[in-house]
Amino acid sequence: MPELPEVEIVRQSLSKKIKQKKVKKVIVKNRNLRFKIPVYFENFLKNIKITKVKRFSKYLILCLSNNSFCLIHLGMSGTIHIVNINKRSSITNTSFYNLPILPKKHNHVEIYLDNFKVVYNDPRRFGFFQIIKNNDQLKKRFLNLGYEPFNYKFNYEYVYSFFKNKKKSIKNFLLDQKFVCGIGNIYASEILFLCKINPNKSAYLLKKKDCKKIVFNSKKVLSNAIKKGGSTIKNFKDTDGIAGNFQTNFNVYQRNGLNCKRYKCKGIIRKKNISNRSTFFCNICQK
DNA sequence: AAGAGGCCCTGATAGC
DNA sequence: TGCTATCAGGGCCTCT
Repeated sequence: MPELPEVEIVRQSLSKKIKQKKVKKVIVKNRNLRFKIPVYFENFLKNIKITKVKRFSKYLILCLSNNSFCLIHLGMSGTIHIVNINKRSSITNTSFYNLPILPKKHNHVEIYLDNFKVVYNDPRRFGFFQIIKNNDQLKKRFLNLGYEPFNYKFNYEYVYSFFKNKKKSIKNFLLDQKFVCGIGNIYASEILFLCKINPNKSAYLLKKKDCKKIVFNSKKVLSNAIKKGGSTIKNFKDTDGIAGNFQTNFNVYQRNGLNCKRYKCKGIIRKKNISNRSTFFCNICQK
């Protein structure tokens, strides 16, 4: 589910709820996420204030009042829910549509604040929580990540020089977080469609004008997705349970066998595995 | 060094 | 109905 735009939507809705709130209590029901949640986790967060909610790439960063941080990554299937606790201490959802949005299974972490709790749900457990002690450690943690697509340093000069002598496919580079961070498997296909570049093309073959397109369309696809509230393959929702609607805008993702949406293009969208990730592209207009 | 592939894990869906 | 196989948004690690 979560690529940079979805994580940004979660950040925005989470921030409204938990900014400047003090953690009352933390319950970890399952420590076995992507990385094991350390035993000190609950006590570390208790009585601490969450000053701000930031994001870098696909990582949520809870900024804490003692100048430390709590990193959250949603992995493939992680979701965050705000659950109200009323005075009788029974539980209600804040879902706008009043749907039973909090699943019964796989609620691994609960952070209590005021009269509600933040619940982390993750069936596949590829997500994680990490305590980062200070700003230096945070910088270190992200050291092997490339620029975010919105960074002005993610420009065609950077891309063009990065691709010199690299035989790896352009699709794989868009997924390579060391090259650019925040793009995932859905938006990688969408970006290359807009660029009219075949996902299988070796990076070193790309011209400067191709690199310009990649830069431009990466920014464009991700910022559009944020504007539309995130995409959804399988029920992407923000923390109020409101579904994103970017999926109706997909040009290629999961459209294999259908007609290319590009004006006057007679192509058919194909699906192909590139490094074990499904990749979608038009067989005619993406060269 | 670059790049491919395996692996962590559960659930939904398709096919028999 | 119930089985098995395949696939899913990510990222880290190992091997060549």
